[in-house]
Amino acid sequence: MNIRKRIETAATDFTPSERKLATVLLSDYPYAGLIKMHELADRAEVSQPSISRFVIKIGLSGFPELQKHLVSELREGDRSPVEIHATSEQIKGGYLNGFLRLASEQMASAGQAVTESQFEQICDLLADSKRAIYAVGGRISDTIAQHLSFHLRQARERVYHLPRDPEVWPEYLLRMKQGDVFFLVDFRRYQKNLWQLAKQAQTQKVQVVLMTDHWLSPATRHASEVLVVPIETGTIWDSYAPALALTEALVTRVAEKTWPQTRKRIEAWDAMRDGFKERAHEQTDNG
Amino acid sequence: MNIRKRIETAATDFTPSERKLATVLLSDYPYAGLIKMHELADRAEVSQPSISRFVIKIGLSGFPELQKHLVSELREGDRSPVEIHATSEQIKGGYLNGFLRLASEQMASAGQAVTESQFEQICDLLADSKRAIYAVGGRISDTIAQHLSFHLRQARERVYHLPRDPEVWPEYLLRMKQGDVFFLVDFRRYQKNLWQLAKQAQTQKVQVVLMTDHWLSPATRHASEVLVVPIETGTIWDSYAPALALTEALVTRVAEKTWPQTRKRIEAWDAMRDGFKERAHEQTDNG
DNA sequence: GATTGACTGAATGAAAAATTTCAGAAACTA
DNA sequence: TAGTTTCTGAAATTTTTCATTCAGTCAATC
Repeated sequence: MNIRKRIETAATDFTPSERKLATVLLSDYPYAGLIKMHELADRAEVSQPSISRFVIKIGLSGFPELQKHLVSELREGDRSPVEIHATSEQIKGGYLNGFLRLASEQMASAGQAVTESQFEQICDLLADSKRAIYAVGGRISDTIAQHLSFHLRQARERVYHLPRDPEVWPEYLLRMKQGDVFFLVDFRRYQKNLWQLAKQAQTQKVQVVLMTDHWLSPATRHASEVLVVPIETGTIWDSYAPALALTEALVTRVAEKTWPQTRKRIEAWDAMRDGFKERAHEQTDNG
Repeated sequence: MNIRKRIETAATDFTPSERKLATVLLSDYPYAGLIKMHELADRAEVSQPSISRFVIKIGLSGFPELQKHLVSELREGDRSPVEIHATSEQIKGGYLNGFLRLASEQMASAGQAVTESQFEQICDLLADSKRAIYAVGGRISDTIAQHLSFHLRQARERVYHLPRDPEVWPEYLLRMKQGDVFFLVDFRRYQKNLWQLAKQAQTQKVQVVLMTDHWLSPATRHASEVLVVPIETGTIWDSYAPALALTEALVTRVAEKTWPQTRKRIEAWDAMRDGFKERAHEQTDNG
């Protein structure tokens, strides 16, 4: 039995400091365990005795034995953690790993419904500094749109995120000019007000980019580009992880395309934020 | 300079026993060097003093330092394949598919640092209707926390999402009672104000559940449960997709655990929303 | 065949690492 | 609230690991 499994098995009756240890060990497995005991103690913020007790609890004779095991796992497992994960052992591993495996497979297929050229085209739209970008999403999917706005804003100017409240939407509509981009995220249990928004934008000759699921939001008919992502998991709720990944692919590509400007912009941005921070008594805001 | 190179460089003036040592070390590099000195002495059929002399000859201060170097080489060597992988993968199959594939693999391994029992324990906490839930995240990662709040709110009462503005946080802190749950998401470029929040919550005997990356947010020390997820992609920006997937796993599990109540709650919720919708002229809000 | 110089490892000493003890602190229970 | 149990880390102890000394061996040279 490998160390990870031993920890997993014993985890049910860990004390708080043992849980801290497990967290640290697993967070950088197996390297976190290959340091001196006192260093590990510092890192996990527990005492050395707690480590000793921990290793005995997971069925080893002592700390040196733990390291021995970890090294031999390393040597044998020249395979990557992913492969290990994919092979037999983990397949019938609890709820969490089952869920993640499903989500992961689904995500791998998220690129199926989007062609590379379409992807590139959308990136070009988003990277084009002559166009303003407006973004919004549905009740839950707005988090995806927010993610887009956030990162895009680091790469370029004139990125506007529409607030939740539809009352103020007209204000934004009035500002949209021909050639601007309206990025809309709408997954099932589609919102009528969103497609009305798309419709209006389209009549103003705004480029509407829609991210939706394979049942297709009604806004589809008002979109010039449609990104279809799989969201069904077979569980109670859908998974937006593939949608988020696609969004990240977009913003990362845009940032890479425009790297010189993006870099400068981020630096300037950070400098200003640091300025605010000082004035506001160390109220930082990252993450 | 790595160890192998050091050995090669110094090789010209090795004594016979040093050559033996070099042979053994390089024949099973770097693992051969990760055993106790006396074992290595046996394996190479030299004495321990010869090892000491050897280590100094290649420019290190002592045997422990040799091992330290070897471990850090291992760890770095393990990291870079991901990036190499990324670039080589991108070449064939295009940018989008390369990105998604990477994100997908990373996601599959997202469960590696979280034990199933820990996962269950956190689900139990979140499902416990006696405890109120407070959630918040960092500048960008708050979208993850929002996702949690949104879904959790469908399954249970008393889910509160802290607003972005720290000005009003004290209001929430005052409301937190012993046994309540504070769910915090904090990824790198950690925010000081978040861990201060965690600290205060902990002193009020609130259960602090922290989701962070493997560098561990400073809030770790104030958390009773820490969920570590991989976020590094080797690109300009990190990917939060694994974090989102883990979050979805949590909320899905909670909904399943409490399905009868959740079902009723969603139905009642929908009914009320429909009511609003009619009054507000078809202004629906799903997604 | 004696002498020198370079190399080696047994033994020893020093340092560091790991474990155990124990008492105080915290969390539970009645 | 008192009593009990569980958990934790400071300090002491033990064990292990590593470095050094130094005498012996061997090969080369005179």
